[in-house]
Formats: sequence, C-alpha cells, structure tokens
Amino acid sequence: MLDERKLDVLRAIVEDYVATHEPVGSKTLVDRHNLGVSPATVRNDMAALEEEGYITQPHTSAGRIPTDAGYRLFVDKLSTVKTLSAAEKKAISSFLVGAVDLDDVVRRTVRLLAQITRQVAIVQYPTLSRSSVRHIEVVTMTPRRLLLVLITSTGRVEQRIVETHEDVDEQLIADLRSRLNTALTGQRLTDAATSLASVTETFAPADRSLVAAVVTSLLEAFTVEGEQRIAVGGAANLTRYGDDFERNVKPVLEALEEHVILLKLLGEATNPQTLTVRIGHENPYEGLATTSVVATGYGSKSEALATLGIVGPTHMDYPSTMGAVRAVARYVSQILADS
Amino acid sequence: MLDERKLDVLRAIVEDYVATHEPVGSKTLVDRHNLGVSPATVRNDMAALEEEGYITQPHTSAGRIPTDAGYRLFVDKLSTVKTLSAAEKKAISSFLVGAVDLDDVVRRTVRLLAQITRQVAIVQYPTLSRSSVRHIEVVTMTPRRLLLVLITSTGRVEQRIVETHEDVDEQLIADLRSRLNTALTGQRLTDAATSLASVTETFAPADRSLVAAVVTSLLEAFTVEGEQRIAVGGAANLTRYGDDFERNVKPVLEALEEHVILLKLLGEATNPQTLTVRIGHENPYEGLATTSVVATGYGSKSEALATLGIVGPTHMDYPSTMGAVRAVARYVSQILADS
DNA sequence: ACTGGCACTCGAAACTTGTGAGTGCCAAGC
DNA sequence: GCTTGGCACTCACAAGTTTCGAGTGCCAGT
Repeated sequence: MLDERKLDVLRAIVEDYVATHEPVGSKTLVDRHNLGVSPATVRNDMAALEEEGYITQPHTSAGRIPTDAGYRLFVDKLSTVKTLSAAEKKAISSFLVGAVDLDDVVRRTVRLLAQITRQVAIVQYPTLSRSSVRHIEVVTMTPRRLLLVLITSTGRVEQRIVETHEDVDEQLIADLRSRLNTALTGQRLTDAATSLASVTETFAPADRSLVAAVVTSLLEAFTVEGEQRIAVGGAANLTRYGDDFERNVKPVLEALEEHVILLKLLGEATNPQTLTVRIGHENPYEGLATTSVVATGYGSKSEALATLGIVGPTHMDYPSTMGAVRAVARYVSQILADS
Repeated sequence: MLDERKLDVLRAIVEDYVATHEPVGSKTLVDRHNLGVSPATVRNDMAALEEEGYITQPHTSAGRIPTDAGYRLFVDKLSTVKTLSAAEKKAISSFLVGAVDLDDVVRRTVRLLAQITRQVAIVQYPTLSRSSVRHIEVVTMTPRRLLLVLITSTGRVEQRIVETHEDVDEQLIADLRSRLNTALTGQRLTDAATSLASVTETFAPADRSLVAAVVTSLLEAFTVEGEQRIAVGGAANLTRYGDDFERNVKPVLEALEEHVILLKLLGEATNPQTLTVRIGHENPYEGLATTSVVATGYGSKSEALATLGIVGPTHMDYPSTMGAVRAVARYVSQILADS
C-alpha cells in the first residue's frame, strides 16, 4: 500500500512542515528535497497518504500538513533519534555540575532541558516509594508544634508539621526520635508503614495520643500517591506555538499548574533507553490535542526513579527533541548515581 | 488645576477602561456614570487631564485610556482598597487550613492568591536571614556522601550534599552532629556563621578536612543572598492580557522564570498593612512595561518575613486586587504565627 | 508508471468604501 | 465664567471587492 517513495514523501512533508509551520505543497516539496520525481507524481502519492489518514488539507487548494497518525508513523518508522553534538553534551554536563542538593539537581535539570529543547520542560522528583528511610528527625518548633523531617536514601527530604493538644515533653520527643530511627532506618518506605504500627505500641498509654499524631503524619509522608512533586520550566517557550493563543497555549498553561495532570502525561517511568512519545490526541488530556509529550525515566540504568520530559506543539522537531531528552536523562542518572 | 470633577472623570475613565478594556469616550462616560454634566464638559476635562499626562489617546478620534501616571493617581488618591466579602474570607481560611508543612503553606498560598485575584501570583519563601537555627542534622548517604539538613525556626528546611575524599567515620559524624547542634541551636543564622569557625577548632587536625567541608557547606546554606526561593502560580491567567501575545505575555513568562527578577519586583518586605503597587514603567524590569505589581509583606504583624504579591496587566482592578493581596497576606501571617 | 498540461479552487493580501464614535472648537446660554 | 449644544473634521475598523498565486485533481501522452 505504502511503498518506499510514499514514505519518503511523508518524511519530507513532516520535515518541511516542522521547519516552516506552513502547509506544504507538491511543488515546494520537489524543489526543496530532491525526490527525483515530478510534482504530479508527488501529488498522487499525497492523495494516497491522505487516503490513509497520514496527512490532511487545512482547506481545499492548500498544501498538506501531517496528522497525528502521520507524526506517529514518522517517529516510529521514518526517523532516528538525533545524537547531540559534542558542544551540546559538554553544555549539559557543565550545567549540571555543582548542584548542591537534590532540589538543585531537579531545578537545574528543568532549566537545562527547557533551554536545549526550547520547549516546556517537566521533571518529576524521584519517587519515594522505591527509596528507603535514611533518617527521621523530630524537632519541636513551639511547645505545641512539632516538625518531622524524613530523609530518604535518594536524598529527598520530606517535612511535616504536627500540632499537638498539650505541650510536649522534650524527653518524650527524644525517646520517640530514637525509637523511630531504630525501627525504621534502612527500611523501604512501603515496609516502613507497617513497622510504624508496632512502634506505637511500645509507648505508655499516656503518651499514645502524641505518638499517634506523629505516626499518622509520617504515614502520610510515606504514602506518596497524589503528592508527587514536579518541577516545570521554560513556559516562555510556549510562544513557539504560533498564534491562536486561547486555543493552544491556555490549556497548556492550565495543565502545567495541575501537577496531577502532568504526572499522567509523563506516564510510567521507563528506563532512560526508552523514550515515550505521545502525539496530540494520544495524550490523556483533551486540552493538549495540539501538543506532544516526549518523556523518559531517569535514576539508574536498570531501575527508573522518576520521569522527565518535555511538552511541545505536535509540529516539533522530534529527532532532536528526543535526542535531547534522552541525553539529559542519562546525564542526570549519572549525576545521581555516582558520588 | 485639577478640581474635584476632573478627578471624578479620571476615576470614571479608569473604572470603565478596566471593565471594558476599550478606550472610553466622553459620551459613553456620561451615559454609564451619572456625572451630571454633558459630554462636552467632560471633553474639556479630558483635554485637561491629557494635558497633565494622566490619560492619552491611542489614536486621534478614539477614546482615552489611562496612562501609568493616571493609574498611579487613581491608586493613591481616587480609590479605596476593597474589603473582601464574607464568602471570600471564608474561602481563604478554608483554603489554607490543613497545610502539612511550610512548603505546603506556600504552595497553597500561591494557588489561592492566583485564584481570587485571577492574576499571576508570586510568593517568596520566608527568608532565612531573620530566622534562627532549630536543628542541624548530618546523615551519611553513601560512604563518601553526606547530607546536611538545616531546620530553621520558621520551619524552613535547607539541604546540602557534601562529597568527601575518603570514607567517613560514623563516630566522627555523630560527634560533629552533636557539637554543631550544641554550638548553633537557637542562634540567628547571621550569628551562627561566626560560631561555626570556633566549632572547627575543637576537632583534631586529622578530622579537620571533613569538618571544614561540612562547615563550608553550612555557611553557604546560612548566607542565603541570591538563593531565596520563590513560588509562582496562575500563569494561565496571563490570557487576560488580551492579544499581542508576543509583546505582552512573553516577557512576563520569561520574567516568571527568572527568580532574581521576581525578587526585585516584589521589592523589600513591608508589613502586611502596607501595600506596594508598581505600575507599568515603575517596575525595575523593562519587559513589564504593561504590567503592574501589587505586593506586601507577610510573617507577623510587626516584622515581615517575606513578600507575596501578584503580577497583572496595568489595566487591572486595583481596589479588588489590593484587597485580596492584603487579605491573603494577613491570613498567611496568622497561620504562620499561631499554633 | 510517470509526466506535462490545464482548468479550477479558494485563502490571503491589497485595495476601496462606508460608518460611527470620538474629537476640538466656537458661539450661545445660565 | 463655566457649561452646553452644534458642527465640521478625523480616522480606525468592518465589510465588500478584486487580484493573485500556490495548490489541486484529472487526463491524455509518453
């Protein structure tokens, strides 16, 4: 059905449209890419491609633009992920060197990704679920307010405030702190939840109400569902969408504020070798019909800790973007892994 | 020069323009507000106001729109800050109740502020400089990687990663941890810096290199200049700027990513009673010529910990916006203060 | 199977025209 | 001496018209 040349034509259309953002016609196409055939032939091929649903006409007597299906085919079969130039690779590593903590790594990564892809970048903080408890700190802020700090093996720090009904006893706090650490340090967060219950029981009934409050709060911190953190950057690149602000840009801006939606967009974490690309309507959010997402996991070669990616118009330069996302994910994984 | 009625006319022009976003002419003005005079009279007043630089014409034979100076006069002399309705007040308090930690308070505040003002909200995290050390935690992540966690009296948690050249000795770490806490807990961050030096001296020379690395990192964490954190929200409200995306919205989006610029925009923290309003060109950033900033401090009645505010088009509804910003600042201060 | 030719389509840009909100100014009126 | 009605003038905007050309589909010829 689709012979080699038709695919060449589709590839040419996608590349041209991505470069110009204007519908591309048969003549222009033959001029720009040396396809070795006449416009008339290309027209026939185009008719076939349109028949199959890979391209479409915005209106009669205009050129063709790729459909979501067209981009899909292009990404899957007609393009190869572009590797970065040496200069770009150098820029990446120098950008990430010197981060002072996990937050800083994430912030720098977002900035970097936005900068080199010229798109909106999204980076998920390493998930808690796969990490383990490194240390738990309990600090009294005011006589009736405690601050819990949970430090995980991935270097992530979670805090919780606990309000109490009566003034707290410093001795009890110290006791609680040491018992919590003894019981939980080294445990995976998922397992730590169960261990928490037994800790409560070792306390005198009189102290149980305080302990229970702390435990509840810690449990909350352990069960991360719905509270996964995300960093976003490069929103100014949304200008690249062209006009029709209201229809294209606004929903994206709205989505960027809804971290729940972003998490869905990023999808399941994959390892840094595998790139997930969602094109237009493939996205699980209707506002992003003219938007594509390129995402991948990061953390370590074998097991992904979290996901990062970019959001951009469907008419983006997929090979370059995919290359950049993959490269950044690899570098970040490396930074997080080695010490 | 400017009698009572001329000021009334200016007020009417500002209110009308803010409501419609269209140049307002003499006839419309008389129709909508009952000024009790004829359009011709209003025209004369308008000519005077234009002479003084408070209003201007986009082109001949169009209505007038306020200039930055016009808005300035309006804000300073012609309007009163609008107090919120009971329902709005209730919404504010219910929105902020249940925050689990300082980060959460800030995040919720940004969201809330963006929602009720329908503008872009900016909230600065409570500054470190005025707070004191509550606790310092040193945790080994890997044999050669330490995580420092600094907890301040304001509930802010700072983290730093320290890489060492040789494997660390757990005993030494425990020792360091306790000495640091003994020496520094309760001290203001500004004073703590000096105390740090003396702590180093109490260690055996062999351990000094490790201790020095930790101390350096802590010092960094203490001196916050240039690393003040900021949260931004409600970027989708930028749609409200009308068209001319490229000229109005893009620079704002860019500014929102540059936290250094935002800090300048927010300016010095004032107490929650005083509202800072910067209109158009008054802003210390050229990209925001069509933008106004409404900001105020928050933290406690007497002393402001940090600043929060909104960024929006110069043609915003100042009375309502100012009322909302002030109200939110007060509520947040309250949340942070009482326990 | 490809190509050149040809009639046709139709959006975009350039130009034209009409309309009306708005202005400035002036002379008359309270 | 303000205020006002009247009047001629301006000019952006919208609607209508024309032109232009890139692009198309189809068909007959190689």
